Amino acid sequence: MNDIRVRFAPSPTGYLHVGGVRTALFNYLFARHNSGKFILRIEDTDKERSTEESIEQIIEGMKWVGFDWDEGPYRQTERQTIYLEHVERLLKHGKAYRCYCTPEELEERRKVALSKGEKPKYDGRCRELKNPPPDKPYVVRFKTPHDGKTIFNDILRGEVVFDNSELDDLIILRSDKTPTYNFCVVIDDATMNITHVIRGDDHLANTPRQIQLYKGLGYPIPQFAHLSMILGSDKARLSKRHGATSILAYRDMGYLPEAMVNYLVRLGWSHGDQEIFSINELIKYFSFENINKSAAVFNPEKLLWVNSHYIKTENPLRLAKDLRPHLLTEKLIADNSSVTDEEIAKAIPLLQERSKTLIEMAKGMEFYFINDIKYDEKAKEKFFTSSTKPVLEKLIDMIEKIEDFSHTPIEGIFNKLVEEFNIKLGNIAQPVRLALTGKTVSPGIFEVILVLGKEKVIERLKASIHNIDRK
RNA sequence: GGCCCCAUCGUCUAGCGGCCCAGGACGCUGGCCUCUCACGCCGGAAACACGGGUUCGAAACCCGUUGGGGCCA
Repeated sequence: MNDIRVRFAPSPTGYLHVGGVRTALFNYLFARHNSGKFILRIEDTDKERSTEESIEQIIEGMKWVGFDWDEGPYRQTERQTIYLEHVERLLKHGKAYRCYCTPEELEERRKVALSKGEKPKYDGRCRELKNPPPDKPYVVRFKTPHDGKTIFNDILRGEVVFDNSELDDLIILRSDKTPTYNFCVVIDDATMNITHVIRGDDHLANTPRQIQLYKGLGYPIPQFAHLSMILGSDKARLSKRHGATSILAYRDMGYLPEAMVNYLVRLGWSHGDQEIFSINELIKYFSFENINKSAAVFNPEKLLWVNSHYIKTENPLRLAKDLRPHLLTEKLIADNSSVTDEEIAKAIPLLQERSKTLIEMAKGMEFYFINDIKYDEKAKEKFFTSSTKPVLEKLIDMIEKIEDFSHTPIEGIFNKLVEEFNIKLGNIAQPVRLALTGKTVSPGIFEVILVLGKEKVIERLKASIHNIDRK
């Protein structure tokens, strides 16, 4: 069973869509689960809409989510001669023919058919043409059988039956000598020995005509598995108006790749009640039997929860690497050389429990990177008062004298102050928090003190007293 | 419009004929914890689209209806 070969074949007409990533994921998991090969193929036959930039984005996205491919990326534009050879072969064997009907004529006949309430399909009038006109432009059509049924066994949906009378003679080569989509897909999958075509539901209706092509060409027909689509909150196909759909946009919004993968896999696939899966677990457990046939609505709240889970559980040094670009965009570090991963990682544990995205984490770490603390105005009024001044002064005094600058002794100091001034811990923690971070919201105050270090803490506490004096 | 696919809480799902007056997760919500914000913990509301069959028994099987999605132009 080691000859399983699957592929992910996006067209480079835009960014890599989350729906595409999910399709890629299922292909990837199936390949890895079965020790098969996962192939990346760029379907750039549509030269008008395909861009190099898009190809780069797709590759960047695939690398980010970690779907390493075994072959490719192949490009259709590099395979033109293969397609043309196949067109010739079909022509030679009488399985395809030249059609000289002009687009205008076809459009006219379409309208007539529609007005009569008939199906607007090609009538096949060039199919048995005896005397082809010499200099007229033509397209090449594949001779599709008109009677009988095309039946295939979809791995997910079971037996799917199409009446061949629904099919018309598919154009495989345009008048400008470019091959068409359905034709290229079949040639590619056949010549790349793809054994399982795992793709979106939107290709289900293309499958019978593709099967006819396989048959006409004499290639073995692969297994098909059609995945349901991802929908937006209004149950319409997920698109830009539902929010971000580019996988790299999620990276830039502070999501972790493992969170994206974990969220996406649960859109349609399950393993009992388990919600969190490592990639190795996914590979181990993956099976088509546990894939849901119905379409799934993309739910950003749940994605956020999955992301927060991974932020809580990943190790700080790993997070530091992914956090760095966000620290740069938040302008908390000047450049990549100004601070090491280890230094970043030191402050990360304080934010892991309270950040749902890396952007939130970066923002929450501002006090750690910025020395010029700007106090929240409202909080300043409330907490920097004449009555807190003596408490802060005493705190400075005690911290200066401390020998063991660690959690327990520091907490001990606060407890002493609580007793001595007969106040609640909150009455002292909040002014200190404001002095050290400029905000009323921050990680635990003892953790903040520890991560800043004795020197900075004293410095900031003294600055806060000056601020009180200036009032 | 024709053809194809799909249908369990708001959302993602478990369920593969009796364990289900339906379980988990997100979200929502009541409480606890608490130096702020979070985390965490305990509890709650919330679904088998509808109608027919099949069966001793149906969320599960079959048919239809409705609804949603896709493809073809």
